[in-house]
Amino acid sequence: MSVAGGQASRGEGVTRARIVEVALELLDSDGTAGLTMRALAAKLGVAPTAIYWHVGDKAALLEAVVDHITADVGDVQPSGRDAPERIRSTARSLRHNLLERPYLVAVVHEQGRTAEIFRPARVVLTREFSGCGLGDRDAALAGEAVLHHVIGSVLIEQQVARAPAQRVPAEPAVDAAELFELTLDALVRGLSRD
Amino acid sequence: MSVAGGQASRGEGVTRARIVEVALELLDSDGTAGLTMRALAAKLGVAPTAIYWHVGDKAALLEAVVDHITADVGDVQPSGRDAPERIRSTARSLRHNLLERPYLVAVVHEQGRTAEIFRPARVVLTREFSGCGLGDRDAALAGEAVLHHVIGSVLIEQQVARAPAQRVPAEPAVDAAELFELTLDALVRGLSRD
DNA sequence: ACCTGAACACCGTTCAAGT
DNA sequence: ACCTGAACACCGTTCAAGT
Repeated sequence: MSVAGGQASRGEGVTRARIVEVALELLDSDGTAGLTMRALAAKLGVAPTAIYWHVGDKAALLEAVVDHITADVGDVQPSGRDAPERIRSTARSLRHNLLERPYLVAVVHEQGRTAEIFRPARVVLTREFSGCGLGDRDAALAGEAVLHHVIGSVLIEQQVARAPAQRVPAEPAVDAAELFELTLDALVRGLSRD
Repeated sequence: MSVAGGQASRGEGVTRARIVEVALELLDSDGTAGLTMRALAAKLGVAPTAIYWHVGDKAALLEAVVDHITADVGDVQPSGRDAPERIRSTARSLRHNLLERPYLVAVVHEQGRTAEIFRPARVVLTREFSGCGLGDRDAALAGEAVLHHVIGSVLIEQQVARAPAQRVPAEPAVDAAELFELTLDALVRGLSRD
């Protein structure tokens, strides 16, 4: 919108950083299916092939996009005075970060980089479980379990949201947030007493 | 392969049932990306457009495929003498059913029909938690929590498997089955004591 | 009733060619 | 160094036309 109120923001140095930025805008507005090389090029005011020069093919594009986001998501500050509460708060803010970016989970998942992106959170969780008196290996397993709970919850919640037209009235419909808390609590209690 | 050793099995009544059957073969051999209207038609020995006459567009095709599978997956027989063990065995066989069909979770997930397909299992789990002394609502929540654990685990496990070339050596790599059992146990213990 | 062929509007990607 | 245009091999889908 830097030029003539149109979709295209023309020339003026189409850098790699700018491409990634516009790709994120496209993901935000049109979702995962809306991010095509052609649509991206159009929004940049450039021929589709120009993107190939700057970032490479679509796999490389998605890689760059995921790289760009990784920092924001990994950034979790645990709060609370005892370990269980710090674990729960970490899980909550992680969930929050993920739900804030509906496309993130899908893209990262498709890219097969889920494990990698949660490394900082994994370290935090493992440390807290160690503080509960678990051995190194048990603490690592417990941390992974909580992480999986977060990721699984978000994957399922977003999938339910995306359902085009739920064919079945879908039961009394359990509240996602409530279920998340309940499971988280049961999990932390069950894992720390070991 | 009913004719001339080729890919195409020609004519002889291309029925709706046959189309779904071949679609499943295609999913098994080539995965989700391999199931295209054109590839399916080729394997049936027919023009792509013929499929539209029998089952409609691709969304309808996927719907038919999911319908066809639903029964097999929902079919879980809980075993064990106490409720916690029956819950765990249900979760295990569900996980087993899902891992057996790598494409299933992805397709069902894309279709937004995860909740629907697990209805029978949900009923079983809720009943068992009721047997543990939980009230109706708590039992339903607990059942859903276990279900989510199963689905989330499989989603993550398959995603890890699909990773094209893990960019990071990926930690000591926790064993998926072990993590599944550990979490399941902690979850059931945490949920039934409530 | 059942199927084909041609056509349309999309994809991602390569590569020679321009400046 | 940076970008375009034309081209290729794919998609899903529609629709008139054939038998």
